[in-house]
Amino acid sequence: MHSNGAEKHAEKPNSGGGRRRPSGRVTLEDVARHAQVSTMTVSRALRDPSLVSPSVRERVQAAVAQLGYIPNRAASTLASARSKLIVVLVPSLSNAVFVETLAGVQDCVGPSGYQLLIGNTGYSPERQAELLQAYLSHAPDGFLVAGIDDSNAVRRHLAASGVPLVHMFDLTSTDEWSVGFSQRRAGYAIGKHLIARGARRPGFIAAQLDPRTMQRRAGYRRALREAGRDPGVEVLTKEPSSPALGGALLKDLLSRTPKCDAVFCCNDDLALGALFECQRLGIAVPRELAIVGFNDLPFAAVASPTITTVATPRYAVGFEAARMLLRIVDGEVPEQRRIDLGFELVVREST
Amino acid sequence: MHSNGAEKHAEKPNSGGGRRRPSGRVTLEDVARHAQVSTMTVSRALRDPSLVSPSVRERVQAAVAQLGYIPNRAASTLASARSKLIVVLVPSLSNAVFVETLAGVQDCVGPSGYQLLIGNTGYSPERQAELLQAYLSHAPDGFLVAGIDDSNAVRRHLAASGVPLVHMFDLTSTDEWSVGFSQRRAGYAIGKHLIARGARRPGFIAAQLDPRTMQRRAGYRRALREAGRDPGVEVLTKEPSSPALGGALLKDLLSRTPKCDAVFCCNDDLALGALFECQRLGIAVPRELAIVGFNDLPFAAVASPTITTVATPRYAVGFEAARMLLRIVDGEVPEQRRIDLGFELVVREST
DNA sequence: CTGAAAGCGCTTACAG
DNA sequence: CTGAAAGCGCTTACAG
Repeated sequence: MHSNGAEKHAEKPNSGGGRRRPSGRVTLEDVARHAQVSTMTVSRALRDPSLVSPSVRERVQAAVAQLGYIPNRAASTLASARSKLIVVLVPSLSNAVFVETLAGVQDCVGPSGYQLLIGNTGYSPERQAELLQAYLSHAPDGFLVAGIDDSNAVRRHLAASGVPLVHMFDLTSTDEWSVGFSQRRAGYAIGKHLIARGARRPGFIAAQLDPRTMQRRAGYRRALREAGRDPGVEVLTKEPSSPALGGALLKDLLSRTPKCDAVFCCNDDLALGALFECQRLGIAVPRELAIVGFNDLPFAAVASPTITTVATPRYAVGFEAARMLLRIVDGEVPEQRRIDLGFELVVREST
Repeated sequence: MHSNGAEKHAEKPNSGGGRRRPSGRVTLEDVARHAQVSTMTVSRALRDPSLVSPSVRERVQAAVAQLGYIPNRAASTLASARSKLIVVLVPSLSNAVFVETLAGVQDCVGPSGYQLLIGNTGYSPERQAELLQAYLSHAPDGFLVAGIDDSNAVRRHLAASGVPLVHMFDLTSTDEWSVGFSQRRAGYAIGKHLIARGARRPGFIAAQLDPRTMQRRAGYRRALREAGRDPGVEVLTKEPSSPALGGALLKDLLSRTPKCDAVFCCNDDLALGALFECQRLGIAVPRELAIVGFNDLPFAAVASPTITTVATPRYAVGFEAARMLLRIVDGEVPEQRRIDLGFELVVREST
């Protein structure tokens, strides 16, 4: 058998004789010629086989297989004004939370043939705005964004482009689409829990200080306030989270308030580091110090002691947000503009 | 000021009167009319400003800003046969190793304006083949793939497409491009280390069992063999890695060989779970049992005890592989076909 | 069920 | 430094 290239040249008489720009690719036209039908018919047979007769269908499929035809998305995007591309913006990929969210998105859109363009904003609103802008050139069918952007300029741009957008994690006002849960209530639940467990001097450590973290903190503080406690000592830093940082922040916290008997770590990575630091310092958890994390990452359930935390529906957030977006893209109008997926306080040995 | 849409309609006299397919988008033509030049000139001014006169440059920039012009990548891809898209295939995103590799790739290609299409193969060669095939329709300028695919059918497809591919992590034969390090030698280094530390009955636990894991194992076994030891007890499972699994595998290992005094966990997640399991079982690490992990994930340096492991150059693998690919795309021919970035055994408290 | 024409929004290849 | 023509490989909108 000849190579495809040779075969093609033999069959394509360089029609017209004008200046061509041969790409070397097998095109719809090659398939059409091979199957003895028009390009339109091949296009139909490929997009929706029920649109053509069985015999044509077979011939086209055979030609596609034999020539090794691969459709050119750029061409179909240009002609149809539909890219089958969905842009997903997340603040970080090192954070397992967003990776699972992406998995949810992927699992939802995969079957429909959509592909994902993943952007990492690095928790920066400016970067988020830049990325939204940049990705517009791909003519995506929709945007899925974790973390609200405050820039109105970008919003106007997006609105003008007409590309729909669904927010993930943040529950927005009802004039926008969003899927998430209440960070504030989750923080509140943790505060209540610590108090119920008898914590007298709870502390709070947090990193990154993104809006979601600050909402958790607000809920947590409200719980303390309602119980008649003051906010207690807090150690905050804008640095990115890591187990190492968790250990450092805990040490800092203890140096400021040695009688601290409980600590809410704004996420599980910090909690893991705090736990190891306690082991190193010989502090008994939870007897001397209770530890709470956030997210319920895989290690939380098997640490020693196991870590009390809040299980967040991150996979579901991605899946449901994608489902909502797909419906909007298809012209439907979802019943709810905001979907609250809730959360679950998982009480374990560390409190 | 009018909306862009209104302005556009006023300026565009629907030339020809033929059937148009108005997309509502601002196009190069709109910018050209606004700046009083041809579309070609606008195209040049945008791609390489030095190609046009200063005054034209300014007018074009002003028009772009005023109309909010966003180039259509589908159109430029189709016309230029260059997509500025690079496909990256990784086995998993839940594995921090590959996320850091992606970060390296991103940091390398970002400045050149390339965008990434990220595919998750889930450690499946079949899925990898499917994805390579599927992504070909985006006419990517290059492929970056972690994990070798054995399917020849796909290789032929790729070769026929002419899209260059660089392997990451696996150092391939010299007729292909690759950037990575020797998993085998890394495993060997661990074996030697455990023996040097006086381990008498070392065990091995592993999950996923991807090719890289098996190469580490092979190197590890060679070290034992050279020291005159038998391979010792091994507990292997195809399940995906997790800290929970690490604990379970360790228990399994100890039940089979209670006198085991060291364990090589094929990655840090497993090692973390094993460490916690030891704490739970009251086994002193390293006195009663030495633990070695692999990858040097962030928690390894702060665990209690800190975990001995092998630091892998995953970020650099992504960065250098991307750099190699970019050069190939630009028609250059890198001096080396395979780049070995090495690894580092990091000895800590757990051994 | 099938097809000829026109167009999507850019860039290449020429020409001046 | 600038531009008119043609083309990239598909799909839309008609027509039969």
